[in-house]
Amino acid sequence: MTEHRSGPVRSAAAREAILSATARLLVDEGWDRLTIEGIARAAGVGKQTIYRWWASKGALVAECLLDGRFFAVEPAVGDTGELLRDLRDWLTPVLHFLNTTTGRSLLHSLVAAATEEAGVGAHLSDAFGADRLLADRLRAAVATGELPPGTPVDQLGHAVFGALIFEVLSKDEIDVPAFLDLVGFLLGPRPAAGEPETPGSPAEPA
Amino acid sequence: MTEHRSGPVRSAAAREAILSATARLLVDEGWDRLTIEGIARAAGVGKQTIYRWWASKGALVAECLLDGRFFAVEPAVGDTGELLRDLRDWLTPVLHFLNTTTGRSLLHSLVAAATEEAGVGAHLSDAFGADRLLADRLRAAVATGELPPGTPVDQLGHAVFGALIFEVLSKDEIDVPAFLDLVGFLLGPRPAAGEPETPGSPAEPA
Amino acid sequence: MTEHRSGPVRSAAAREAILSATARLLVDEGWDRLTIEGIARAAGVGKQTIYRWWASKGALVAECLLDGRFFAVEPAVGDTGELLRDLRDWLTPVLHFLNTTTGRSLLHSLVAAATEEAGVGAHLSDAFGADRLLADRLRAAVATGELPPGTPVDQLGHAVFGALIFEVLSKDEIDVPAFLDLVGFLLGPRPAAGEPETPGSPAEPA
Amino acid sequence: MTEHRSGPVRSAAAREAILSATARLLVDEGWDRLTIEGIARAAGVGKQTIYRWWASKGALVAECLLDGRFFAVEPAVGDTGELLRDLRDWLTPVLHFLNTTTGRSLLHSLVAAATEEAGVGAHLSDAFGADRLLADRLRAAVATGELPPGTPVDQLGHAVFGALIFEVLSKDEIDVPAFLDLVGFLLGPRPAAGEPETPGSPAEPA
DNA sequence: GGCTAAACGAGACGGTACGTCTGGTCTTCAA
DNA sequence: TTGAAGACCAGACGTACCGTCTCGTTTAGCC
Repeated sequence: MTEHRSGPVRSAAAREAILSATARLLVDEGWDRLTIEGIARAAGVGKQTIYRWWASKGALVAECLLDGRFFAVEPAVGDTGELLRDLRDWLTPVLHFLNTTTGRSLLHSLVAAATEEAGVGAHLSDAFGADRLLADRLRAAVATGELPPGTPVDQLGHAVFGALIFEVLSKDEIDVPAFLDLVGFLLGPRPAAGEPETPGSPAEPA
Repeated sequence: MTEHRSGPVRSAAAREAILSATARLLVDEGWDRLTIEGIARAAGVGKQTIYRWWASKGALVAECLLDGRFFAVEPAVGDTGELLRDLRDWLTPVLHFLNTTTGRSLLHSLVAAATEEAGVGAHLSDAFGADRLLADRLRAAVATGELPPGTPVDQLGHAVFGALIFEVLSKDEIDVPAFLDLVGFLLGPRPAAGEPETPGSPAEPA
Repeated sequence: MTEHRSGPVRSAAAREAILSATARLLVDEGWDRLTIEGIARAAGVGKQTIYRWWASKGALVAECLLDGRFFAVEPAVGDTGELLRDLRDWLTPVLHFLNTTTGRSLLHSLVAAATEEAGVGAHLSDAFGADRLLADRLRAAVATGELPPGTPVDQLGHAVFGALIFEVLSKDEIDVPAFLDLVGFLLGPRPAAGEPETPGSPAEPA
Repeated sequence: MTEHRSGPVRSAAAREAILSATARLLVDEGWDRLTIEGIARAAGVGKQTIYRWWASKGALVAECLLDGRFFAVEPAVGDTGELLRDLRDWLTPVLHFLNTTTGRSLLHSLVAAATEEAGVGAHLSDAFGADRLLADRLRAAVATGELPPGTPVDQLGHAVFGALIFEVLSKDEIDVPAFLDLVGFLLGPRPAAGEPETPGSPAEPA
């Protein structure tokens, strides 16, 4: 049974103006210069209207993220049958975007938001495409045998995205070829570690 | 040629009080509640004394990081000859620490600091031990043939740390066994892709 | 009595609830803490219902004043034939009431309301009783010759009330005997100012 | 021995700017539209600088009052030997000022301030001149015998001022001649009450 | 030992933003 | 059609910090 109440209903126009102002200001100004007052001003809205519906600026950013207001990601990772080639093709433009001022500062802002608001972190990799797109391609690779069965597909996506975040946070610029090499190493084929003759599998002693 | 001038010299007591107050307050209050005024108050110091020597609260945190005021890391990753066992032994207590309230919020705070201050990001993985300790052990593994020659050792360390950061930011709690499995997959032996039919696949797990 | 016709009607209950909440809140909280929202809440009424019928909180207070919702004044000033004695008997309890917290703050509130709303000022002295009761007794005194003919009776009432207001606004407490003495001086008999022999009246030279 | 403290000293420029903005805004906008933010804006000052030194907007107005920032009162009531004539000469321009928009709203504002801040009420009549100037003239009248000995001089000044306040609060406009008549009645000679039959009643007007 | 100058503690200053509260208007729904 | 409920824009409240700028004191070389 739905709760019935008299009175006006939430304004869709205000919601839209607030979220779109939030997304624009986060990109333009960055997380630490993003303020509720600034959003209200830019959206032509009273502050109370924001506080009525969102608990913090982090919650606003999380909702923008879910709405896909930051990235226009490639709809899917291609599938030529060669996993690494497909990943490189998909990752390369992403890495170059993250080497632009806008891209860098957007990622910085989103990570900063994630440190304050659990909801942002929870959806970060998905908004980025890692959860859906990348994991789907990895699953396909498992199906064709390019990756071994039992591969922790979702975790792998997170690891690649985590490495990416760390690269952006810790360096001035992503070294694109080096990053692609890393992905190649992480996901590519690899011999059983130099001691193929050793009877016991070295990775699982007991 | 040193510049000679009269007058008092930088107070070591003030520097120590400031850095130790910074480290304590970051752990206790978190990055966003860490304020210059609060540090000055806690350190019994004038604000100007802070601004004279550090450019921002990020710079303060970066210096604390370099001084190793946050972590007491294991001096080295053990070397039993089995890479994955050594990594697990080293990582397990770290992961459990990051599942405590203190550990979680400390990592959140440091990541937040890194989004604002390049210096923090630059030294984050090193302070954590990933650069020195982990990479050293990986290098040893390359030398003994546990890892193939040409393994991007430093990048691998960053990838593991990046995955860790992402795990903390995006989930309520690190799933320790799953994370150890991921590391096993990332660094462990793996059959050459694209030849799933190869009869004598050396490390086919199932 | 049940309402037995379709369609709502101007609610007398709402009017009563609003005015009684206004009076109670003005006494309890004071003028500056009296808010339309608070009245609506206390009366169980929508804000618009108040704005529909009254222009401001001042108008509400003015109507409460006219309804006599603040004072329960002595019905009349006694008439023993001695004006000053009667005035003292009537004024004394009033002055003591104005020395209580409630009385003080009520007068403060009403004066504050009067500064914002002409209607409050216009009826303040009347609601207090000065216009009707006091002036009636003064008129009687003129009739008996206790006061000279031509005495500005209404103005005198206002002057006494004005002195009272000023006393409350400017001091922590009314000095009751001193105030009664003042009234005695203002209304009592007085010789023609030290020069009884002077033929021309000193007060009106031309 | 004065209290010594290091650090900067209170800014006289800020104090002056704040008080002068307060006085101007109170006159221009009125008490209820006077805001701390508006004062800070007009004075080119941070809000905290106001809150540091004054507890409320009432305290600001009280200090303006003490500084004589509202009235430019006649330095003294004239003394021609005829009390009522002197009072009329002094009061007439004051009454006309209080019949202007500015004068009316200034008095309204000051009375409103007095209802919230004891300090304003305490100095209101003095700033107006009633305490010093009027009382001085009344004292002189007692000395020359124009007023009887024992006349409550200070209280009389307050009564006149109170009547004035009440007149402004309760009417649209002061009736200047009627008010002067009232003052004439309050302070002028008057026959002894209770002896209306006395034949040689010295100052029987009609 | 006096002089000079920097570093220190303290904190006032002009500001920005916070999160809360109220004002007055406008919208929806129930009776 | 009235009235309750309450969302809306607007903006003031008092607080917390920002980064800069005095102050008066303390201390370290140099004459």
